[in-house]
Amino acid sequence: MKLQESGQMYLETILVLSKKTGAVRAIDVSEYMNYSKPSVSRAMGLLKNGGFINIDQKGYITLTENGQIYAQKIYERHNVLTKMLLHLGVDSETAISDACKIEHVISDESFNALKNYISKIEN
Amino acid sequence: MKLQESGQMYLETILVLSKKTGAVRAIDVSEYMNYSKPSVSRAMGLLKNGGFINIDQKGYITLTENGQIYAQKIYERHNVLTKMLLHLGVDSETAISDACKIEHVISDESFNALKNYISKIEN
DNA sequence: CCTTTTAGTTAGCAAAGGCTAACTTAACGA
DNA sequence: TCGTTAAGTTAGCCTTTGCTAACTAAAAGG
Repeated sequence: MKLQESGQMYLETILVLSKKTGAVRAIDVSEYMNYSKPSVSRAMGLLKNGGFINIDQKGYITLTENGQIYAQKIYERHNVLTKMLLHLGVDSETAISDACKIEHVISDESFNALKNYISKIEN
Repeated sequence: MKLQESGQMYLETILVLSKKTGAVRAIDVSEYMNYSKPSVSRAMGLLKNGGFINIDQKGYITLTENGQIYAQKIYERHNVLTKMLLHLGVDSETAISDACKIEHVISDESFNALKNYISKIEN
């Protein structure tokens, strides 16, 4: 199942928040992304339906294995793209915000080429 | 006036087609982009309304000064991004298609950093 | 001159993904 | 215990941007 850009962002956010605080609820996602509760509620429904997340009876959200893989992939892109832009001299805030947009549209092939380039530089 | 990604793509296409054949009609845009005539018709209406293009009584489309500037900007991004990806070893088809997506989301700042990098390499 | 093709427009549908208003439900505190 | 707050959901609106169906109008050709 293929996610749109928005679904990818939600997954990535869930991953980031789990890393940071452990437990994640819809309201946390809502505050982090600055989206309304109903927007998040619907999105969570779709992600759950697609098998990307589980939500327990207390409302705590966890990534399924599949969701984990997907989120990690976007998160890695985010990090590599940010590094790349920083390396080119872009300021931190812009680098992060641009990485956040490019991460959703770049192909695997281009991403791997970039990652390769960055890892060479780092050695 | 700010254009969405789709508006940017239409403008860029008009620029490319003018370079190639001189005269551009809605139907040419339609065939080039593989969009239906009504989609293009509406888009042209919006671009005309926004002051980006003119359409004469014969249906020929030209960029206004403003439209020209905008289209050139996207087109330059397209070229620089494509070069960058090719430089990283990405195959031509993928480089072009990725450039086409990134060109709409990257900031001026990041783009300039990239352009800088590329121009250094070319010397 | 009449028919057919070509170009463009109008009307209206669909999906995605934001939003507000308003409701439910559970928990917390005086 | 009762009222307030916090979290989530339901319903439904709006915009963007693709689409098809069906129309109009102009040009082209036998």
